[in-house]
Amino acid sequence: MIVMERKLSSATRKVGRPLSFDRDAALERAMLTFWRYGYETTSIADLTSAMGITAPSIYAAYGDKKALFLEATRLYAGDLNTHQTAMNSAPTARDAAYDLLVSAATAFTGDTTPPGCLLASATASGSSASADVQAAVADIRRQIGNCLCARIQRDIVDGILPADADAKALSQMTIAVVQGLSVLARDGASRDDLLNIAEEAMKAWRPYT
Amino acid sequence: MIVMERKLSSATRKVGRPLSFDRDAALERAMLTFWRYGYETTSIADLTSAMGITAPSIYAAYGDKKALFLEATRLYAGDLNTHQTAMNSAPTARDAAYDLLVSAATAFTGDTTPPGCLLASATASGSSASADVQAAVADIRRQIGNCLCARIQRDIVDGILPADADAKALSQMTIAVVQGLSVLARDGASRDDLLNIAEEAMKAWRPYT
DNA sequence: CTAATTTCATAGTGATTGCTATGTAATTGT
DNA sequence: ACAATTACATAGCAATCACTATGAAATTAG
Repeated sequence: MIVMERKLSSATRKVGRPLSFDRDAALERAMLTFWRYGYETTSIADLTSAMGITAPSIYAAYGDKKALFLEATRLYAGDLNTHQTAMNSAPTARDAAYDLLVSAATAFTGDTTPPGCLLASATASGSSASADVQAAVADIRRQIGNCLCARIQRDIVDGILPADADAKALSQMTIAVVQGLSVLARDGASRDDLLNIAEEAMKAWRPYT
Repeated sequence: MIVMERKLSSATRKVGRPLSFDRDAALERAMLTFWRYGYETTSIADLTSAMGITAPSIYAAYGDKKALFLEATRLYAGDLNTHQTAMNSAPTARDAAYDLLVSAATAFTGDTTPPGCLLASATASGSSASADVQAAVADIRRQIGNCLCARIQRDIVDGILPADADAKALSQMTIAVVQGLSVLARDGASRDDLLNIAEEAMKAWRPYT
């Protein structure tokens, strides 16, 4: 008799030896390791020591290195809808951009996390063997930029921003500053440095205030 | 009798079998390879095929992988004095920043070179084994930023910029945009996209014009 | 209890990493 | 011609890479 395969979540698994580690906590350790050292330049040995589990456990629980990284990336970036609603619930596109810059400056200089942005640094370069991973991360960056671009376009339609405002350039400029904040954070810039840079970048919005 | 060791340039070398390849041309090939694939994620095998010479030739001519990369980085970045005089000979700090952004947007989207900036991407992340290389590249970034910062400070002293202008934040913001342009270029943005972003970023200088 | 299932730790796999030992080829100095 | 010097190509070094085969351990179902 053919039985439908049932995908069981780890919480409802009933038979067999139970997992000896916290899957989510180990994933967070992996994320922090990729965040600090990058995707290709983090070895499985780095991950086993950071996650506290052996290589076969990693492969059984997450697939392979690529799948683990992509899952860690999802944990880092969060749901796209969250960003979308955050930007759409801001009073103006300008406020949304400011919030993005401030939260980036803050997140990139956390004292319990590596400096900079995982999405900006972990796959900034890599061999052609990881071109798909680089493209996946680039897509997340693009989606966030498109969110901001759409928000700006809405403000143009609503008359909050002038009709000749360049939504694409304005959103991309903001994203560019975010990426740059990551580089500066990795180079040792302080949170105040980054916040001052954000303030300076927001002056580009002055004609629209 | 003790004889002083004489460092001979490749042009004045007289004895022994001559080099069978163009050292400078091979270095440029190495630079382009590091530019595209990054420092740690470029293998010696990648370099031998790109440079057209065997591994022992690389090690004899350039030292090791680290020394080759640093030499390629020097070839890419050029002399710091060149940047310094360029910024100091610009009419204003604002012009210097604009020139920097435009030349970055252009250089990051060359059709005979990899997209983006070698200094921004090649060591954006890496294992702790290459921490010194990452620091060396970060230093070059810092020096260019300091050049611009000094140029801004000069304009403040000269009264071209107001006394309350934040030279550090303004220069760092500009550098951040340059780094961001590299990321966007790597993500496939066109030269026009990047130039529009540069225009948008320059609006932050509007109160100073 | 036994059988079935799942995870565990140990110990590897072949491939690739950066790098080099070795002997030969090509040039200059005498 | 011959020694000295330098670069060449071949081949291979130990270490690490991502990944896995294997069998024992831990759990549930019946």
